[in-house]
Amino acid sequence: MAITAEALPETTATIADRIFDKLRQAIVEGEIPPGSKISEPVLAARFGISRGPLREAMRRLESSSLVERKPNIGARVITLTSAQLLEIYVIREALEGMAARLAAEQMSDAAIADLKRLLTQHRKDVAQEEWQAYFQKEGDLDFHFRIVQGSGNRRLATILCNDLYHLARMYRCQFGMKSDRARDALKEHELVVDAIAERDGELAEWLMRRHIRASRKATERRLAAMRESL
Amino acid sequence: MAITAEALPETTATIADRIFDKLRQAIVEGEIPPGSKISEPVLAARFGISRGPLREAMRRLESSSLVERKPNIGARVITLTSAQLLEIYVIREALEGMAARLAAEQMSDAAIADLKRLLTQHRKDVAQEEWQAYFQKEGDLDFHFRIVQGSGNRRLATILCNDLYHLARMYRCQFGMKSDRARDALKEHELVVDAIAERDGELAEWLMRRHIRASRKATERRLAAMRESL
DNA sequence: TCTTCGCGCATTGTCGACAATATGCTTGAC
DNA sequence: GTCAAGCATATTGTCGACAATGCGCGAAGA
Repeated sequence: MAITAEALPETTATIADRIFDKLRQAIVEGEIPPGSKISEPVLAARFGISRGPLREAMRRLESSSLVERKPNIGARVITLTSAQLLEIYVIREALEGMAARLAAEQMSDAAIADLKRLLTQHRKDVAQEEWQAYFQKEGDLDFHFRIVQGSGNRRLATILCNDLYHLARMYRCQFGMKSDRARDALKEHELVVDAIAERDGELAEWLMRRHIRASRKATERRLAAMRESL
Repeated sequence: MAITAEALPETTATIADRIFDKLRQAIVEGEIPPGSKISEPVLAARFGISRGPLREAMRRLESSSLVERKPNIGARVITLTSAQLLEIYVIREALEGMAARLAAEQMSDAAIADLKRLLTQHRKDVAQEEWQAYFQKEGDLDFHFRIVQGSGNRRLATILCNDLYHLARMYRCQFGMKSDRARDALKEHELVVDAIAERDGELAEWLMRRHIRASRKATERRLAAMRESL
């Protein structure tokens, strides 16, 4: 499933838009490694296009903060520092907390039932010890994605899905996400959904914020361990 | 004062970047009215540049959601609907609430003292019945700007300052902001700063969220009144 | 008179080439 | 041997021109 706010058609009209999607995917999945310099001529040749559309795509990648550009020097793929990663968690805590509150107030009963079905599937995956696939297949992001969509706030969804989720996914691809938090995370997801089903917005926000805070702290510990073993 | 995350030098290196700033300002201040179609040839001629840099600037404006683009058709300046405006308030409530919490935890004593001085100036302005200049001169946004900077979260600052504040300012320029909420807003600002000075992050977040929620409700009332008188 | 088809025009999308700036390598001097 | 200056090269920034798509006007038919 493509994680974007507006479901974009498979083949967008302009080359620049297609290249933007391809480049974003390549960067997020690590095919173009972080910190590597992006040469316009070689990329244009590699995709068989001219530099014009490529530059337009680069400007959009710059706005998404996936590449850093310095005038007259060039563009490099960003390297997520530990501090920046934690910054993203803080922002997600604020935004997704609000999203959970709104979802509790505005989500349709059908959508909530659908969300419960998703969690049931996740529960089965975890029970069958297949939870390595849980995080790998973006099951976690899928849950958060639905909550954000359920908030009904399109701009909120755009900020999270067009920028922050891609950055989070980039981090996951960078360090092979072998979290042992799947069981805890699933439990926390269930609590959030219960609160949404109860239409308790305040509780839903509180639970979602605690959930993301817990994820952040787990990541913090993992980063500290990595620094330790270095 | 330019409201941007990174203080950009007066004359940026590339034409595309300069045009981006100029166009953003023109759009935000209403010089290019909302909904108007943007013709690449005429704009390029007006600025005396080629279409290449202009298109790159347009791509960035598109990412900032100041213009809407349809492939093979063209770009139009966005028209902020009432619903979209309220969506922005909700996002600001979440993000700036978090920013206030972080500011209470991380802002330096010197910065807090500076912030208090700013409020003293605002208090004098309001007392002298010059508060029409308060909102007009972006005094309100200036306060919020400093809190966000004080959070120490650069990405949070980028989201708010590069996108949301410009949209808020665009709305203010669109409908000539004649709010009678200046006194209440100032009082709420003081409470937030007090909480930050006390290093009470939780209270600072709560007060900031209540402040932005009050602003949103005032805007809601104003929008309803406008619809009524139509 | 209203609708519809088709043509022409304007605008957008794309491309290749030129100019300007930064990088690195070589060469010379100390 | 090391540092600095200058040049060569490659890359970025910008431009003008061509191709493709969408829009509007006019003409023809019902």
